Amino acid sequence: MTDTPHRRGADRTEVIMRTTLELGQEIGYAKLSIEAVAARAGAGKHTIYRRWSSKGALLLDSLLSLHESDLDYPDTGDIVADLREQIHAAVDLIGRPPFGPLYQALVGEAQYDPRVAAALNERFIAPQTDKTVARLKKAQDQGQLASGFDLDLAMAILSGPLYFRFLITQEPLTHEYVDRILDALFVGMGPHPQP
Amino acid sequence: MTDTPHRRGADRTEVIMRTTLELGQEIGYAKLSIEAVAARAGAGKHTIYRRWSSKGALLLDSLLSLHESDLDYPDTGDIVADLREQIHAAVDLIGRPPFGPLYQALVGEAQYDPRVAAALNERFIAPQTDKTVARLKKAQDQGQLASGFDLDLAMAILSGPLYFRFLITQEPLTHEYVDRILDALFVGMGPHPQP
DNA sequence: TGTCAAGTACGGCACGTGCCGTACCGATAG
DNA sequence: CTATCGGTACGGCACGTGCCGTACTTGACA
Repeated sequence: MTDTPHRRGADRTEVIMRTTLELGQEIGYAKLSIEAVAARAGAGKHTIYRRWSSKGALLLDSLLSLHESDLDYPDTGDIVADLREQIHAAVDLIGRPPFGPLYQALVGEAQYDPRVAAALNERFIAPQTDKTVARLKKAQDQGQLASGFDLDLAMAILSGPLYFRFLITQEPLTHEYVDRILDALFVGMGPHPQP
Repeated sequence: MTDTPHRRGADRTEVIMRTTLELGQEIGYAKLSIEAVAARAGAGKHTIYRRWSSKGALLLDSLLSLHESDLDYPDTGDIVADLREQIHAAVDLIGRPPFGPLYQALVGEAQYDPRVAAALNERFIAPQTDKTVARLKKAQDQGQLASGFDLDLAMAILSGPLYFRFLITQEPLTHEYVDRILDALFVGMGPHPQP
């Protein structure tokens, strides 16, 4: 028969994640219910609960399945140019639909669900931090960055203003904003002509 | 009669807010319900719904009633020293119980409830930003800060790394961390001995 | 290589629970 | 007399968990 209603294995997982993103974009994360996802996906609630422990876990998986980590750093030799390019890409992904609003809600959920916070950190934040620190380390070795500088701190200083705008003032993340941040910061973090 | 069960006016408001903070600290914001607050406060649910439109609005009011804005800036003439002192105080308030965890949850709620986001911004974020910008402006006029510097951007650069640690990596906010941020930043933002 | 029984993942349904937000009540105070 | 209160009851929704019948998969046996 065509269109068999009962399948198994990984295809169900994929359908459910796709439906989660669809519904999430339509009605927003707050109103999104597992019940509704199951209904639209033509899936039993069990099938969802079997794989994901919470709405947050489901959304995190769904979002990660969407972009598959294209936020890698170029390495042209110029640290500021490379940071600029990577952060522009990150901002394009995170700052706009479909990823943006759902990612924002996920970070929100992470503020009162420690399991979501842990999963988000492990599967998205930490890998991004690692990439950034690795790229910064290289720049440091090449003398483009003050040698004693704590690179985890640098990560916080670079990302912080973006998250501040994204989560707190909730204004749009533009390339122009990114550029202003970078311009402001790299006067101070680079090697200075000081006695 | 002593301990009259039915009162009116503003005293109910106060009891409800106090109870909200109590219960919130005990069981966390996620599990906090208006029903439970009403029960413990000895209040009718209607009395709560009459004054607050959501759980977030209730918590925001409760938190603001607690500290009453003691995050003012000193003005010793040294901008870095003043910022350090103010941010230390802010971190002491925001980074620890009782304010800390509840404030964190409130920011989380603001990520999918625009009304909470607006209220939070209007009643806490914006006033703090205004104070910071005012203090920075003074420093700029006295030549302690690069003269062209966008002060709203400076606010984001100062606060961003703190919120990043608070919300994203969720590590504790210490004075030592604040100091490292300030030390790193004020090499770059101050006036430089450059040709 | 073909057959069939056991096992597994599934969709659908119903259940009990908890909290939502609203409506109504009787009591109390101004 | 009227506004406000505490208390209770209500319908509604989504939660998370059982149970059932079904389709697909596996593998032992011939």
